[in-house]
Amino acid sequence: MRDLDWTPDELSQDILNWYDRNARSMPWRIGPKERTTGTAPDPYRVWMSEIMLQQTTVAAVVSYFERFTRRWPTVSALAAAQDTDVMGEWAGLGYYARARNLLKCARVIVTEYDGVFPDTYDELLTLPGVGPYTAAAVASIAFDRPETVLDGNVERVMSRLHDIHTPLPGVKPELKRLAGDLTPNARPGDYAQAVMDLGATICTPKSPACGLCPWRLPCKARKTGTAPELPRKTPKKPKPTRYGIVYIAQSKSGDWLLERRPDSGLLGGMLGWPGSDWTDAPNPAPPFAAQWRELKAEVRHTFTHFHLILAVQYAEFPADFSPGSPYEVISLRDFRVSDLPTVMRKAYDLYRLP
DNA sequence: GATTCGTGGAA
DNA sequence: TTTCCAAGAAT
Repeated sequence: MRDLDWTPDELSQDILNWYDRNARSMPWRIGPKERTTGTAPDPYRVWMSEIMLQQTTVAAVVSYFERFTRRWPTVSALAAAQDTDVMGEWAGLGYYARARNLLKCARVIVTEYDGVFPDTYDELLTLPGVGPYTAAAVASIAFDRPETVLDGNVERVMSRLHDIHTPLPGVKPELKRLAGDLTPNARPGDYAQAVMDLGATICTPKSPACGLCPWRLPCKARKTGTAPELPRKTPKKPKPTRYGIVYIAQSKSGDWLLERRPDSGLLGGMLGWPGSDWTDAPNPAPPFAAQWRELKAEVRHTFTHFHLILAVQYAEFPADFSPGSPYEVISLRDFRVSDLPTVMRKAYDLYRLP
């Protein structure tokens, strides 16, 4: 690197040595022994983990990854799954378009690729739910190709290593170029994971542990003392508050009345309670006429771009009441609260545990 | 390029 | 309590 007094080879070697001593164990990773013997991890598991890890912490992903791979051990098994089963298993992890694309992608792999994942960046990039980051991650980690991953960790590490003050997201192409200059031809997958591990454990957003960093000597932001304030980002808009009403109805025999949300948009494809729109002044929309009663407590929930306050109303519905789509009557035996997205589970908890 | 799309943990 | 933000992709 012209600005660093270290060669790319020296830098990548330093962090690979650090990784060999400090790699965290994760269910989708292979052990240190098979790593050095050239054994590659299962592309299906690498792909699954990378989809789940999009904007999601390792701690949140682990149990979901275990459940998914136990229930659907191969891409063929996943491709044959029911849509509603996959959505229910994803419930609580968020960003539900990922689950819809996960299933879509598995079916493309089976029908278009004979059940075998493609091994190039360009082919991976065409798959549903696979963008520039995930294509590079799968190509490097599962197929040993020298592609460059650029996620939030790499952005932070590169902006500090080179002391870049230009704000994101505009500076992304330059960070990608700088990251690419460091990507080695040998063990590119381990290198990618090493930089991300470094960002997650040492080069953290707040109070980075520079004293423990394998790049503490070359790092320019550490010299200047600007590391904790990098990377700079363009300011984000404040979140408005919206309001809504949900209707919880149960028959005498215990059947619940739920609603399957449309495939696109917020919580797309997920099961939930019937309800109003979520606006400044919501329009009441009870699923049937009854003496609806209201809980004293409200649901408070924050999505990516707005706060939500939900009033919870409840009533009994007749056993012979059988509404059509999008409503679904689910028996007490078949109902799993874990199939609901978190905001809907909060409403259930308020109703069920007063 | 700007928006939309979840959730939970940490400071 | 509020803000930040985490191994981003689709539109």
